[in-house]
Amino acid sequence: MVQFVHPSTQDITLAGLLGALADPMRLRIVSSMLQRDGCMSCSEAAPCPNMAKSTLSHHFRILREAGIIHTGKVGVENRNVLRIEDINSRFPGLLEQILKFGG
Amino acid sequence: MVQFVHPSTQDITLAGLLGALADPMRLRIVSSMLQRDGCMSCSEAAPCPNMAKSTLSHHFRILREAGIIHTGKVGVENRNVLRIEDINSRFPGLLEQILKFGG
DNA sequence: TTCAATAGTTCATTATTAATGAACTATTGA
DNA sequence: TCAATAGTTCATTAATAATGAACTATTGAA
Repeated sequence: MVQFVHPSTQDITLAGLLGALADPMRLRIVSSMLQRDGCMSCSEAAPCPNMAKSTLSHHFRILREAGIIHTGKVGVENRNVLRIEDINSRFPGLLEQILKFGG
Repeated sequence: MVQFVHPSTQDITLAGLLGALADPMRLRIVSSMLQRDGCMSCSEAAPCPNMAKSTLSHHFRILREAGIIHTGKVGVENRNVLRIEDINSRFPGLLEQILKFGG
């Protein structure tokens, strides 16, 4: 059984958040999620064509462990949800401000 | 003769900026610079006690190559200046917003 | 109920990036 | 000219990233 690790809201750090977003592909993933309903399965990760699924999985893990997304298994696929409220409770407005410029 | 590499303003990337700031020590350095007059020599890097000077030099290089600081030699020491206007012309308000939460 | 398809993780390997002691370069002042 | 100061560069070791291959879990059909 796969168990996903998610930091609690107060364990989301600024350096961790910035580090997770310090990659063009991850910026695009998060930006796409925000433009959608805040959700995305790995296979829907349209910003990342031609990317090995192990690499994609790795990127989602980085985002997950930084506290940016929450991953839950729904049927055969993973449901990744942007933790927008948690992030905003730690760093109000920061994520939107960053994504205004990239993704 | 030591030559420092600085990206031009339009070559400052969002991912590069975030990556350079994705480290507690570098966040503190940049934050200290902003709270001062925007300048700092390596030896004045008070946020970083007990850090090997080669490591400190490395951190300043990361900041320099991301376009966050400009380094120039003045006498025996290096003068590091925050490129606040360049950064704000690329990403208005972003740096201040980030530093509001850390450093 | 078993078998193939789908979705994604984990592992192993290779490549890149980070941290630091040691050696080096450049400037200043005695 | 020599020592002190400031910082870089080099070499080594440690940590992190990218990806193919193998594995696990769920679904749907034969």
